[in-house]
Amino acid sequence: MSISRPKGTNDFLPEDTAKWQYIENILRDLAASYGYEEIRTPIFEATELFLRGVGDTTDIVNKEMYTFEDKGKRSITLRPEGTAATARAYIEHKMHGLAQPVKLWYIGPMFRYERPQKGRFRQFHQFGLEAFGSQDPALDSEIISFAMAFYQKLGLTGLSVRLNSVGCAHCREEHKEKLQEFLRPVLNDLCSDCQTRFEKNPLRIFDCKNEKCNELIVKAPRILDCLCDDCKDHFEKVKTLLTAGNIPYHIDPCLVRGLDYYTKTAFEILLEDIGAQSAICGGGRYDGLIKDIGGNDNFGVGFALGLERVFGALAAQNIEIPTVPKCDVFLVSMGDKAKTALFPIAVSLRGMGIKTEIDFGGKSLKSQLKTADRLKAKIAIIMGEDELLRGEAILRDMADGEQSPIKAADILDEVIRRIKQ
RNA sequence: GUGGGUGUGGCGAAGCGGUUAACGCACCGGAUUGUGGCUCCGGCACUCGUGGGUUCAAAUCCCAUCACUCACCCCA
Repeated sequence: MSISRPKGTNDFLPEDTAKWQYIENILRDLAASYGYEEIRTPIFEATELFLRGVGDTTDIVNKEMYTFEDKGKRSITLRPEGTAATARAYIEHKMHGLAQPVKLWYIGPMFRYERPQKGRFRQFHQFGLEAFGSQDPALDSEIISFAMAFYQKLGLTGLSVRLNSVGCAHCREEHKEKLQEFLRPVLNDLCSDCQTRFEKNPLRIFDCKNEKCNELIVKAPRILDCLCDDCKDHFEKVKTLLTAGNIPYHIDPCLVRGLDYYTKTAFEILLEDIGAQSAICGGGRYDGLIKDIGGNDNFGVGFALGLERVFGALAAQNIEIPTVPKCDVFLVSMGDKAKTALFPIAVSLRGMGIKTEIDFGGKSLKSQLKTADRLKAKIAIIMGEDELLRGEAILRDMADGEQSPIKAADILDEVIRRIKQ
């Protein structure tokens, strides 16, 4: 029996990793232009961090964490998301002492034990932005702007920003009570899912797919109507900046996020064509998080995007990622002596960044040229016994098949001249 | 955790009870004793996810199991 990879994980082969690097480079460059710097935190953390950070009522914590005990009897969890760990590092390294806001980005694998489906995996990859230490709504808008700029750079279309404010702890508590009060008389008419949501997270009832629940909830009190003056003002400013920045959005009073730490701004960007998992990124403000995990009373806002879903979106919209040729020059050798003569040339060319390939296995001339063709080599240098004796080689232009003799001593210069031009 | 779909060579895919398991792509070799991309010829599955069962006979029917996949829940 052969062993295969764990369920919900992927091997990324060379044709894939080239594309990942392309996307990662765009993200790095864009993050730099927005003034964010990279942070790298461990892939596993103390379980406690996520219990307190993500929230012990969330699905992530309740049924999706990879948790185990290490040899020192510590409870360890493979990170299911990136915000809690970034906030932990902010506290641990006393970054509140730096000029605020502190703007960070991260990229890497996250782990959630779920049934895999389209756009959802047990090991998946997120890129995220986090800005700590400021309550300025401009940061909320900046983060949404970043996400849209990234997707536009890739050429994706048909994205929609869904925006909401879930208020602060006070607004939320007030709303929850009003909502429960409103729904209590009809509780038995709700679907079984919504009956459990009623206690756990009544906001979620708003986006139940059951028709009856929809009818019952239409006239229910909305979170947006329960915002305090401070939250209301914050939300208005976020919207003003988005409009000023030409970033279209639409308010979705039903938008709720599945992680407990969100306050005020909550947003998602959706793209319908990638399947049921249509949220291509999500984020918002989390002003209570730093304190929840042991820091000072502080502010934060951020978002995370799923790289696998980016690829899904590109595939759905038939957007090709540009590829770079794998080989510039192929050194064709016939016989060990020619190979030995060509080998140092390969070393030199490669040292100068010219992609150079040589024969392995003593294949026929025909077969070597075939390989050169497949690799899309621009030129081939051919050397056999005859050329070797004359101190020459043949330079073949692979595009038009034109050949000319070249002195062995001139090969390096000539190849460099042709490739660099 | 619940439900649906699928499982034939490296990939795509026919066959759906009866002699040696189509075909396409890819790959390897030859036509051209030292020259690619086109063409032609040849090669490439003791075997149909795995284990049982039914039958004179199973890739084809039944059961189990595993894997993949899509959807619910939830999220990136």
